[in-house]
Amino acid sequence: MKFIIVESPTKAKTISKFLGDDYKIESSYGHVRDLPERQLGIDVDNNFEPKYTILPKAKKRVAELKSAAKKSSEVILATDEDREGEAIAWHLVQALSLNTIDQKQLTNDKSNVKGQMLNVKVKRIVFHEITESAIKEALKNPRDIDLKLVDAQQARRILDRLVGYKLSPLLWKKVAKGLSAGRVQSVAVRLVVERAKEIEDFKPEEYHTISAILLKNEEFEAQLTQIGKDKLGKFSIKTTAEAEKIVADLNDAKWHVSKIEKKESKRQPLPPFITSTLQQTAWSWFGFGAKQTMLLAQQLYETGLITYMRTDSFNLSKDSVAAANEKIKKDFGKNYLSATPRIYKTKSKTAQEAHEAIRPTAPEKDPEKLKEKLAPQQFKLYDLIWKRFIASQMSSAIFEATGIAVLAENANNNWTFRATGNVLKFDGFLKVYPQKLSENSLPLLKEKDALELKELGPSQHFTEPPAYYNEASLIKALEEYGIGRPSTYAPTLATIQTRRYVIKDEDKRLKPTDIGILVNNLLVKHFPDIVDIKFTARMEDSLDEIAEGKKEWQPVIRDFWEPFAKNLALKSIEIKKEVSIEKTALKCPECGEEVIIRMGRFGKFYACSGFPKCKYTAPLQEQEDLGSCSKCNTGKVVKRRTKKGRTFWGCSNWPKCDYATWENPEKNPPPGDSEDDKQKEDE
DNA sequence: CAGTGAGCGAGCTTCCGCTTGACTT
Repeated sequence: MKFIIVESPTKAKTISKFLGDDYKIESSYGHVRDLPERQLGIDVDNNFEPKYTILPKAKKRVAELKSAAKKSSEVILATDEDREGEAIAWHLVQALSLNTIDQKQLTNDKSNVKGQMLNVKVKRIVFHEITESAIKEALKNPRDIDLKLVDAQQARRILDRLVGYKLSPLLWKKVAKGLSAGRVQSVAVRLVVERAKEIEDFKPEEYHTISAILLKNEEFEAQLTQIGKDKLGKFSIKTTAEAEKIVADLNDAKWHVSKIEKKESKRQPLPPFITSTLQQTAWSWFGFGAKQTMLLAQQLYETGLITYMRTDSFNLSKDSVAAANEKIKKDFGKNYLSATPRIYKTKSKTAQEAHEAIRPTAPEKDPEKLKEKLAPQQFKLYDLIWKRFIASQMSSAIFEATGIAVLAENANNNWTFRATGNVLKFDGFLKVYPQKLSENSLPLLKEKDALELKELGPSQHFTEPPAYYNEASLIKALEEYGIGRPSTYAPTLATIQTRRYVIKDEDKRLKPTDIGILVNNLLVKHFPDIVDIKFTARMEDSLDEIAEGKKEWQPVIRDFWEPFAKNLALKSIEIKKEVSIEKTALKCPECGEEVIIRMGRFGKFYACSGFPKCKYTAPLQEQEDLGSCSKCNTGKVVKRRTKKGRTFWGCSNWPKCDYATWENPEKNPPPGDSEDDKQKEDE
């Protein structure tokens, strides 16, 4: 019996179907060992020796895997083909006390091996598509664990631990307890804070445009682009007076078509989904939050309908492309199939490409046929994934773009106006995957045609500030900077909100809180390198050098640690405790002393200046009254939050009255996409 | 199912990245 270990139980199930009874396949459920949760776990004075422990959650699993390994002739580690997967394989060797072929692999870890070593053969295999042929091929080509890649992962892990577990306690000391900082979350907060500042500082700029409605058989609109020989830029017309003068100058002009240009333009389909683009599109199509999208995708994955949902790769298996081709030919005809298979490449340098893109496992399964079997939201997501994948292999859409130049002339000057038309000639992939397109047709015209002016109007515009981030656009930004991974986008968004650095407003825009701004300013001022947007990119370069064997991991960590530790010591003295205190005109209702505003873990709040004698506190914002408390009748129901950040509703008389509920007392809560929605499956 | 601050100094918080379950309070 040969024993294969993969990371995901669904993957294990799928693979079992391809292999005979000679193989037993189990999953590790991700990482099985890690640094301890309640201590640093890194001996910085002893060459950064890490102290790994079996994850509490994984104890039972490790015992089961170990006993299965004992009964096997061979253990085959088939974790994902990326940095984390390689590390999981290596940790499994340690945790299961496997005696590897290459004994050196064990000497690398000193924390290891109390018990007896298992004398079974250990192999490492990799595959990045889950098809019978790919797995059988992988089994024919086993290799050893790549210790250089494992070291790159260790460096990543240790650096993140040092940053997180050193900066967070500094914040507890200097700002408020319970706060946190980290390589990923702190940059996410920084982006939100800086965007808000940009919006606040934004100065709108005035500009004007002049458009003409012209007639020849049909009406169409053209925009002024040139006066005499001077081409206009966006800000060429700055004031209403200037715009009005131009309109007046055009008074007795004669209008005609001076030039017509026709061009065929093609539009290519978008690539199939990866985690980030799925999260973004599910947000813009359906308003699903990142967390909700991932939960639904997980359900589809477990049902076997889609491939793995945490991926940064656009790769598609040959089988799936062939199946898509069949489906396209059958449903839409040959014309709709791309002449050559479309191959999409990853732009991102940090992509690890362990999996395929997110696609339906069986493209022949029409979403419509599954509609009854799926919950409504599952259906929506499957339908979206299916359409995006099928479209990715279809032919381009073809447009005919027409550019018309119109000349207005009088005795004094001439003016050029332009109109563009865009007409769909062949829909191609748009038949399946609709996209917002500006389609507008123009009347049939010839050069030199005289035109009748119906209307000539100046319009005033102002430049707009950039938009606040929402979950989807923040994930997009993080991905572009290479910060975070597919498995962490949604949790990171949750963390910065649980910490109350960032809140979602009623339009789901992300805005920084007082605490978020304060912590960000502190980090930017005192630890600029670490919250630098390029920090992760530089780290990745070093990790690559470790993975390529050009550097050892310890010196890389040392180069980071030494200046960081020095700065940390300096700043723990230099930074004064941040307790912003503001005066108010209010008097304390309990003792009559003055009420002041203090800064706490949850932001600003009212407190009695007589503290500690008087312990009166009150929230800064008036709490929304959501009806009377049904238990004590005197209190009001107010929205509150648990320590973990989940919303609940309690009585304002607490702690005198202990009424509390998870149910939203607001009349018609928007269905589905609340962040606290636990997504009960409606069967 | 729960809030903030000071200081006595108990006992606690915290990172990123892999994976899914337990809880229906």
